[in-house]
Amino acid sequence: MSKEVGITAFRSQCPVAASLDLLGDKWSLVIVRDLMIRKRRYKDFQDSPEGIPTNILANRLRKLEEDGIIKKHPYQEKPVRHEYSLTCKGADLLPVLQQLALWGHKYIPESWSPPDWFLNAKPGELPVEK
Amino acid sequence: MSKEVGITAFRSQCPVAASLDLLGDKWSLVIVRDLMIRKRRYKDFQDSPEGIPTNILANRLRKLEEDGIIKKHPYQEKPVRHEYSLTCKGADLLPVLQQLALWGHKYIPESWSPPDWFLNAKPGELPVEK
DNA sequence: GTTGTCACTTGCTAATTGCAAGTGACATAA
DNA sequence: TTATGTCACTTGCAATTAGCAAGTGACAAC
Repeated sequence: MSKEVGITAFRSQCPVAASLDLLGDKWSLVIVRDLMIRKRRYKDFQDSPEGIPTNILANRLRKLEEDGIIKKHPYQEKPVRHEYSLTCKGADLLPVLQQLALWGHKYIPESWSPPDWFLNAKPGELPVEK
Repeated sequence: MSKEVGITAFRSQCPVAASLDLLGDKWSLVIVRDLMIRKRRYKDFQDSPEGIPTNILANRLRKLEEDGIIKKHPYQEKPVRHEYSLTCKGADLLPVLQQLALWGHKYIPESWSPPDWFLNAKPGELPVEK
């Protein structure tokens, strides 16, 4: 059985639609958010309150890496384990998430207000794998 | 058979995750984009280059209306036909789409550059149903 | 009367999601 | 030494969702 995720065929050349071809699902941007709040390991993502199913998590990490949005690198041998980090491309999603967070906080009554450090952060200040 | 879309159970109180509970799929924000570029009718949405399937379009219009992001109002009787427009809540998604468009244009090579009027627009300037 | 348009709905299949359980490599405890 | 636990997954399978194609009802135009 194959683990391939395949190349994305974009529905159009509209930058909004094309971005959604990469990120338009319920989980990908939640993982990106976790990376922005300094989570790095598989278990950290699993422990987030949204409760991502483990097979979906593995699949999304693979896709995000294929699309160059995140990067994984080993933090130990025996057994080899990886942590994940944002690439520049991934860190540049910060303004998108900031705006989404503002909108959610404004219109979804029970949602938390985004922390100031998050709203004031800039992509360049996020930890990024060079 | 029921046409109900059901109320959304939010996965968490994180404003990012909660926003994605409403908008985290491949089509909803494409419809919102179309409304921002002044499309109003069912056929207009169908004619967009992404080629949304008609049953998905009907379903998303229903959901977006239920969630208070768009509104429909009749433009003729016999037969009654509606056009759709953004609510304030929907128009306030403009910054999200602007940032998504910028990101897409920066990182998806074949994607168009977003028009200046779109990047410079403000939610209050969009046509909104009061 | 025939054809066309518009805004959908219905039926059906294919793909995706998500739950639960299993796996392999190791660390730690009894 | 066996036993239990953790971590990062994979696998199997059922349920949900997506998407294609065709159909429908109300009309307008020819």
